[in-house]
Order: sequence, then structure tokens, then C-alpha cells
Amino acid sequence: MAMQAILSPEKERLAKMLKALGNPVRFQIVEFLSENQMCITSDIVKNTPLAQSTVSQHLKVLREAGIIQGEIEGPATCYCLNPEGFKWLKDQIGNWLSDLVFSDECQPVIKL
Amino acid sequence: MAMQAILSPEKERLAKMLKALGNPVRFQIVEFLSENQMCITSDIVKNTPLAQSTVSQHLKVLREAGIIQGEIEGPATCYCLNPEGFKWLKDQIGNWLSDLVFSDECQPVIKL
DNA sequence: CGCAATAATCGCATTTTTACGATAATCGAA
DNA sequence: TTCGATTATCGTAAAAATGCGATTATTGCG
Repeated sequence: MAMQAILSPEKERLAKMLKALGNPVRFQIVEFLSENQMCITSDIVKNTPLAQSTVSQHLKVLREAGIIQGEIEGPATCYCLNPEGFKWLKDQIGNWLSDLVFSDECQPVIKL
Repeated sequence: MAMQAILSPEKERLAKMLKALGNPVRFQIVEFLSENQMCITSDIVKNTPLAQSTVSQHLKVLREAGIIQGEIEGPATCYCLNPEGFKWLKDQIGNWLSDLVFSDECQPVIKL
């Protein structure tokens, strides 16, 4: 019994990544980048029902979460998945899920 | 090139789980439940700076995402992690991360 | 039956997120 | 240098999430 404290920086970062991926639009952008290796903003916008400025904002969230990275390519910006970020995520989420302890007694009769 | 469509139900569910876990308070509740196997709402409230009604709402989000489950125990409600939900999450996120394709050429000089 | 304990829900306020159009800034070509 | 293409940022509006107190409902005890 002792929580109350703030999440550790690592957990905080993990939560931030999960939150970034937890949005359907951003999730789809990540999948699109996986299928297309790399592409510029306008390509992503084309494959979305959203406005350019909105997509740009989602890209910013993904960037700041370490999920994608962007390089200025002439007048455009080239985006791709961030390998380090995903490696970190894979390790962290894997460990976290493995460390969770489940009770084998909680079999709710009435699920709320 | 063909997105525009809505996410598949599975991806949608995955995104929902990630979103639920992407909130620091809820993340912490999950860790607390992992440490304590099972406990009632008031135990969770005690280990939180938040009001009972707020915690109850977070529990609802976690429940509806399939992350925890609750059983009515007398006047209280006993919560624990949802093993099936986590098994599903572990499989899905694992497969998803494994299937992602990274470009080995995108090495941004200027990171945005 | 009352009463205390517990927790979900309601109503509301505040904050954050999402989305858009407009603007500004940058690059490359003409 | 001027123009078109591209994209980030700004300002703002609408929607969703977060949080709280009050209320309601249920259970078990005296």
C-alpha cells in the first residue's frame, strides 16, 4: 500500500506513447508510415479525411512522443517511423506486461 | 495508397485499450491492482489524490476497455485485472509491433 | 426497520483535445 | 526575384476528458 506518488519518468514516457497511439487517426498514420516507409506530409494528408493543419498537429504529437521522426526535404518534410522509439516501446511494454500479476480468484459473476 | 477507411474493429479495440492505459492515473491504478491482486474501490481511492467519483469514472473506462473487471462483493465492489483482456492486448500489441516496417534510410539531420 | 458504509451515477465546471481556416515561413523553379 | 508548392503555427470553435460535490442505490449490521 503506497502509491500517491507520481509516475516514474519511464512510466510517464510509456503512458505518453500509449496515449499518442491511442488515437485512431494517429494509429492509422503510423500504419500508413509502416506501409510506405517514408513520405511527406501531403501524402499523409491525402490519405486522411482531415485538414492539413490537423494532420500536422497529429504528426507533432507523434513526433513528441518519439514515435515518428521528420526530416526537412526541400520545401516538404519527410516523415518515417522512429526505430529507437519503437524499440524502446517494445521493450518497455513487453516488460511491463510480463511483470503484471493476475489474480486467479477474481471471476466476477456480475461483470460491471 | 488506400486508407481513408475507418480502423478495423480489432485495431479500434487496441487503440481504445492504449488510450485507456495512456492516462497516468489509470496506468497507476493498473499497477496498483497488479501489486494487490484485488481490492475494493475505496482502497484504490485511498491511494490516489482524487475524489471517489473521479476514481469510479476511471475504473469505468478501464472496465469498458477490458482492462479490469469488477465483482460486487456485498456493499463494495472488488476489482482485479482482466486476464483475458491483457492476454489479448499482449498478443495484439506484440504482433502489431512485430509487423511494423521501418525504413533504414530515414536518418533526419534536422529532427523536428 | 433505521443507519452506516460503499460505490455508481448525475450535474456541472474546468481543462484538454481535436479540428479547421488563415497566416507565415521556407524552398525550388521559372 | 517572383511564384507555386509545401508545411508549421496561430487563433478559435467545438467536442471530449477530467474532476468534484451531491445524490442515489445497495448491502449488511444493529
